[in-house]
Amino acid sequence: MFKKILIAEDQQSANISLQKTLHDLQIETTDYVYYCDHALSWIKNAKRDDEPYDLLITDLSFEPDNNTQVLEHGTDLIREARNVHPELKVIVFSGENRPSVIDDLFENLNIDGYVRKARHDADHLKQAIHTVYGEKRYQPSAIKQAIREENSFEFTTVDITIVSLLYQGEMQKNIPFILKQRQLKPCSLSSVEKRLNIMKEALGFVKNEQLAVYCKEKGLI
Amino acid sequence: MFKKILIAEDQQSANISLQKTLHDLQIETTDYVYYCDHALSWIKNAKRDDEPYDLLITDLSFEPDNNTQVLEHGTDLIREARNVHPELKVIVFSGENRPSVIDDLFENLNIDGYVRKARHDADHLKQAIHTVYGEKRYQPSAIKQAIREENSFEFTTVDITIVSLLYQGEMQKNIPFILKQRQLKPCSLSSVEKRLNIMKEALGFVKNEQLAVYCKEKGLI
DNA sequence: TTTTGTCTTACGGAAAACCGTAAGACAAAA
DNA sequence: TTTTGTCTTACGGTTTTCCGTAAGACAAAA
Repeated sequence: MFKKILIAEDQQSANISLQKTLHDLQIETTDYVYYCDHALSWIKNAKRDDEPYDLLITDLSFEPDNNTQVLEHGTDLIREARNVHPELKVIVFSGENRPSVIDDLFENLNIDGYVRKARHDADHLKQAIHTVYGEKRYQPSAIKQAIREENSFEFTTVDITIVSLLYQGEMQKNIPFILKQRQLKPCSLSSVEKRLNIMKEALGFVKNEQLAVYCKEKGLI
Repeated sequence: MFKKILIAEDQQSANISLQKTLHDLQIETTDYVYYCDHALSWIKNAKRDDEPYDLLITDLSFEPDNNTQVLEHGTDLIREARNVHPELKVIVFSGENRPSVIDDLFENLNIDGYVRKARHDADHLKQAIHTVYGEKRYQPSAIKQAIREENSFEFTTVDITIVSLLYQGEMQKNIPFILKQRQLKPCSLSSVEKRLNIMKEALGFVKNEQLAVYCKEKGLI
């Protein structure tokens, strides 16, 4: 089993139960920090002293406070940690439940496991640790399903850009110019209109307001 | 100090740390349940057996699962609990950070304390329990401030209705009819336009899409 | 009751968005 | 190279929204 684990979690109560869970698993060394910057320091120092961590368990969102941080988000921490210590296993423990966001962690940050703060999270975390220790990914099947089901509609890059621009306050008729600047392909006003219609049709909406809220909630923009 | 406390929290890890925190406070009896319906049963039974709870600590959102519940939300539980046991103290322990929503709990459900799942939540919970035991409310000052600061703009009932209708897919030009049906006062098309302009102006927006997302995120609609 | 100021409504022109159709571009197949 | 089908773009008319102005309603003060 893992010998040395680092917990990065700013929420005190979550941190407490993480400690208890790892204690149950009889992990030799479990260190815990409340800030991303601290986590990175500990990882660096452990590596330097030739006693590297086996596993990092981290949250995604860290609340800003007086203690200003360089690394503001769990994803930043993961990226930097992998820089200094590529073999480090990473399990994300977060309340995030937007499939697109979670999927992104596996695809782009290559995390080893994801445990959502939810009903049986403590049990799931134990399972995740065992699974990752066995060199496998712990990716709840529900996520893959959810991506297929919920994201029944496949947003293209242009789609996301269009909705983002609307959300940023751009007028629809100006969007073609911006798309051309960014060298995105279907960029005529007609195409913008068409894409907006297709998106709304697919999701059962009639107004752009609904589309914007939907995309914001899904973490697409 | 409180003798008998009930915890209603579906998230296993949060439940674990709540138990530990109450254990630190040497509470005689702490029961914990994972569903609202169970919580209400326990409260009823305790009352019937003349051993009522002193304090309920509850989350707001409970994840639906196979185990279908009558009470789906913490607010439902609080309402029902107060019905059968009016003197019961209630502390809400949740991740909710929208001031308008939290304020609503104090105003309309008359809760005794609110502790947000955040950096020092375990410590804050202990403070909250002590404060509520002393017959005072535990309402983080930050909330009141935030309401004043963030909600720099005061939304009227009509404002909220207008944005809600847009979000529901109503065309702007049809909104006057609906406002008249609901007997809301400024209900002409001109007024709808004017209110939308005022809201956007106040919040630095130019498009309705931005306004809809803002109101959705703030929990206003 | 009259006056005054504010809020609401009505109206009309301009801008933007919507929607259908046709023309054009482009790539794959013949 | 030609053909075919699909995707993109251009265009024009209609609807909706936007925005300024003026008229009307209403309540408080004179």
